[in-house]
Amino acid sequence: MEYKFNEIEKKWQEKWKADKVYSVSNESTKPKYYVLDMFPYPSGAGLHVGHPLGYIASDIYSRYKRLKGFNVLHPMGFDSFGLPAEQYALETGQHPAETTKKNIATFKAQLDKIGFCYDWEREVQTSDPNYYKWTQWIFLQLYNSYFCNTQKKARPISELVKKYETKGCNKFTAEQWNNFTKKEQEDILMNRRLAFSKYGEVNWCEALGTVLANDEVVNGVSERGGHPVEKKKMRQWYLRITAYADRLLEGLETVEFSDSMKEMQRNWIGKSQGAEMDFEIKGNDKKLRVYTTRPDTIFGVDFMVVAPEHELVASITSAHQKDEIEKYLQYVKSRSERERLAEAKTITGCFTGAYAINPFNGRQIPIWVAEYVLAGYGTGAIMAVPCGDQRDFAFAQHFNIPVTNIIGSHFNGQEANATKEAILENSDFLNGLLMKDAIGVAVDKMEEMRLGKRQVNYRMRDAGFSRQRYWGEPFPIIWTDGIALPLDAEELPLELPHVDKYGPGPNGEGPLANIKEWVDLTPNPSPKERGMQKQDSYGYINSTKDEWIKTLAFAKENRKNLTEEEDILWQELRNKNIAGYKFRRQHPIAGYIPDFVCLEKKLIVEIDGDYHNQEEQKKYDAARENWLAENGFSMIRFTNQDVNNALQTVIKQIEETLNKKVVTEVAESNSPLLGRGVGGEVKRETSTMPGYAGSSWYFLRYMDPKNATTFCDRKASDYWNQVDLYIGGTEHAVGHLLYSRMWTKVLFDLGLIGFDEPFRKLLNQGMITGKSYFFMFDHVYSDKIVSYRKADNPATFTRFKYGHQFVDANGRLSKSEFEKSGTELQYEIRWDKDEQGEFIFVKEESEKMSKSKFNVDNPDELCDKYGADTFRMYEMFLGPVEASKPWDTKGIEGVHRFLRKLWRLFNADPSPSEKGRGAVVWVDEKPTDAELKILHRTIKKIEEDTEKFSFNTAVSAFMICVNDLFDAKCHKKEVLEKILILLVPYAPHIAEELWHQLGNLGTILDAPYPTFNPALLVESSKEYPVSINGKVRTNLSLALDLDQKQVEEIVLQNEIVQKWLEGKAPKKIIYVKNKMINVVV
RNA sequence: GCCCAUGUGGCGGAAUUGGUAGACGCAGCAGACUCAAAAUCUGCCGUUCGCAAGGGCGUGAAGGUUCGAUUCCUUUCGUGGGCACCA
Repeated sequence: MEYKFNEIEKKWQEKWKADKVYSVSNESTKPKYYVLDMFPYPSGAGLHVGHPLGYIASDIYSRYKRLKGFNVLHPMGFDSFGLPAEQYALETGQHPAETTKKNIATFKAQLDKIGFCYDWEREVQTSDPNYYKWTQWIFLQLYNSYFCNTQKKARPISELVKKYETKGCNKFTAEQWNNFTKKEQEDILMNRRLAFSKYGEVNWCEALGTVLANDEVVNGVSERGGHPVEKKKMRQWYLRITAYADRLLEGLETVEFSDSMKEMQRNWIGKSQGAEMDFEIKGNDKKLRVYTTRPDTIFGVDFMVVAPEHELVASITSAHQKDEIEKYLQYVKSRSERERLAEAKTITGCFTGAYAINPFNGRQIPIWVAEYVLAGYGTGAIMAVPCGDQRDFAFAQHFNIPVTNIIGSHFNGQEANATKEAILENSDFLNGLLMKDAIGVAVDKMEEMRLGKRQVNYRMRDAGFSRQRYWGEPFPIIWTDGIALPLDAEELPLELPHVDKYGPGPNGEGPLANIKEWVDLTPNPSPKERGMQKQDSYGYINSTKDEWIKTLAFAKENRKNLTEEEDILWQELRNKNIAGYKFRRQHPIAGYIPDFVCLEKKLIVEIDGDYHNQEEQKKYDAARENWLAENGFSMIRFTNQDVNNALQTVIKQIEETLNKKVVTEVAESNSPLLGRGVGGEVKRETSTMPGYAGSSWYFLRYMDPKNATTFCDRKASDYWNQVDLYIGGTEHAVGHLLYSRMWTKVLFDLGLIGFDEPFRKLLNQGMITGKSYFFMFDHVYSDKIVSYRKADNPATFTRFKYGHQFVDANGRLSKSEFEKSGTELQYEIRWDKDEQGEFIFVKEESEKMSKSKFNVDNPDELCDKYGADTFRMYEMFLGPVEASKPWDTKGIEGVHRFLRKLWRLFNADPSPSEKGRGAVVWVDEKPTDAELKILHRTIKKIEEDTEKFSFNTAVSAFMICVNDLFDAKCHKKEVLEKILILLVPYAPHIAEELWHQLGNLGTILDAPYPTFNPALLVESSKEYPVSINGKVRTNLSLALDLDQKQVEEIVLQNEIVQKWLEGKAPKKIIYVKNKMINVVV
């Protein structure tokens, strides 16, 4: 029989699906194991070969753990909110929900083709309201919590309020607190909330009228259109991740992340011990506060630098320097933070004309403004010590500021020396001290003189949490009189309203700001305007909160199931279309849900279907009408026919009734929201949450994905606990990983989950880079393309789209291939010529795979051509999972040949006469010791390699094993069967197929993993390499139980050793048992 | 610029804790089978000197530690990733 991988893989994938073999239960007697992949953003380009690398690795490990008897959770989902879908919507007008849905379907089909063991029942999508309901809910937990500095953990903000009300704090008394206005109280609380709002800077592009992502800003101008971009202050939401800085550092000790990963996170958090110190400013009352980690260098300060945004800049600038400073500030406004820090070569700055005074020696120190100092870090001002800091030194040189040397010969006048080991000079009371010892002495003195104090600082800043975008989670927040009010949990999800236009809103707000009827919740007229008192009840006819919520849920459901006629009429009534009155559809009034209601005029409009003619219904309708009338509501009824045949008449009738009706008592608020407002304008928050919101907690939802009453049942999170193995790329090292660690800690603090680190072990998969190809012009302003030569100006290159399909491994592009590519060029190509025809060389470069770089390869084609099993093993065979590597399909043949060879251990090749039916060659015989040795060597190697994620060497071990079995002509079931089980994680389809060919009935996916028997591999002797002076000259086979002396004797008798000794006596003979022998002459 | 990773044949890579550098595979070369092709099998395959036996050199570069260094240390160069609104 032939190895027909397409049929086999399809057959087993269908069977496994039908049997629900990947379904995972939260109840099991087996030990649990949780393997998680970083879920993908479903891009329009589909899955490329880079994605599956980590997924295959996690799949192998999951299947391996399952064979080893674990209950394995290995889910998959989609991080489906994000900027690309929105940009695509802007370009094409397709709604992000539509494109996202389509992309996810493509991704899933592609993933399934590779044969992953996901339990799709547990799939999550961050853009699904059933999911983001809980993202919003967790946001509310963050909003309603503060970080208690004594307990070092999150506590409900209500506890803080209680404390303020009863005891006050060091800034105000309880009495003062109680007399604050609501707004004043809320502003104080906002400074403590874990999710809070304040003004922050964004990239503002006036021409596009929108806020841009850093990604969209290139060289200070917008990527689209090249318009100028500048900083603008806007109200933004933030997460107080800085409160968790210390715990995020401590937590690193408890998790298995690579050292480099921990290092990156530590650097990101950037904890530093230093001092804050105040300097008097000459001729000014204000003081300049600087932060420094090196107070020992206080006498080496030659100038001060303040950030351009520093609040003192305006007030200290001298009249003489005013114009200069203003020009400079204008320049800085156009610079991105990255540019400001990165371009160390171009030194910019401006003297303010002001001087600070060094309190220890009275020296006057010029104060400069320079972009390399950032407002957000420390105090936004530094004391510059040119002899000890390279950037300060370069600055001093550039502006001819004289440099004071406080470290004697350690400073050479050419470059700064940041040492702490020098003895201080020119430093007054610090003279003669070792710098690292002087740090403490200097701070003590500052504290003693009340000039400054010790201060711990973090480089990390609070995380910006709002985006002026559409395609993200709406904030469950409404604003009234500058106060943010959270929605009730019962009101979630706050669904993202449908929009038709994705452009920015006014004043840089997000697209949601354009939907007036969604944003504006101002009562019409407002309760305040009507002079109404706040009510304790919900709804506008007295009903309990429970009733209200229940009815609201019903109403919401109803809205999705409008009849055709209801929908026709709604299109006419919505958006204050009729006489300027606002209608609501399926809006609850106490227990009743009328079709349409105008609250302002207490008018209900009903469209009746035929069933309203039934007796029972008539009775009910009458009772309802009565009750509503008692509460001031009048009603007009129409039939479906009215709407279908005489819509205009219907509308006219409604309009007349509205205009005629006088309402004595106006209906109360339409939503429980308004009862909580203080009146006036009430608006929804219009920004949405960033991409990392949904991905900060998704690992919890997989544990209990369908739960409608809580984000994840505590029982489920207690059972699955931490993610045991998390696989993903290093590009998420600081962003996603820090955010999800913080969210986990908050949820833990609030007692909602039982662990405070989400990921026990992290494995970083490398990136698969694609090869991009470039044409080269013969010189910079040329339009003639020539063969690539090394060491030419990169400005002379242009990208050859989809080059990887047409260029050979040496970068050679033949004229015929070029014509095949169908590329149209406005350039002339000067072809070279040899015996094989006309050609040029193009430049080859490996880059991150991306649709825009035309270097993407797609896994489907490879699965079709070679099968999923081959594809899986090939991706693993490319190299270590952690390493980045260039993609090249050339080697896939080798892996495919290996699987076919494995197949031929069971089935002979068909001869032509057999028409595809080769003989079965496996036999049920007892294996020899030699054969068992091959098997057990393989068991040991595969198990070890799989455990340590060395999948590439495991694949090679399989190859060696199959080669050895062929050489040994071993076709024995007992051996082959065990090999198949070892192979299940790597190539599940072929393993299952051959398993059944051997006559087994159940699935191989749960077969018992073979146990390694070390007794079979015991050797009594070893072939030792013998080196003379470290160079191997010969090999000697020696028994393992020899001692040093016996070995020396044998070695010295050896002919070759004697030849190299040339009659001299050896100095020393090194014998490392089981390793090697070295003779030193 | 700063932080992290990384550099081994024509190519992907292997090498236990400092102990035979180049496993396994691709490509290439030579051969077997075949009318032929495919498939399969056998041999060669870092570089250099040599008919051979055998030797020199060789893990980005330069230095160091060691009986012995791809592995540890110092310096340096190249490449990839991240740098707070791509996800």
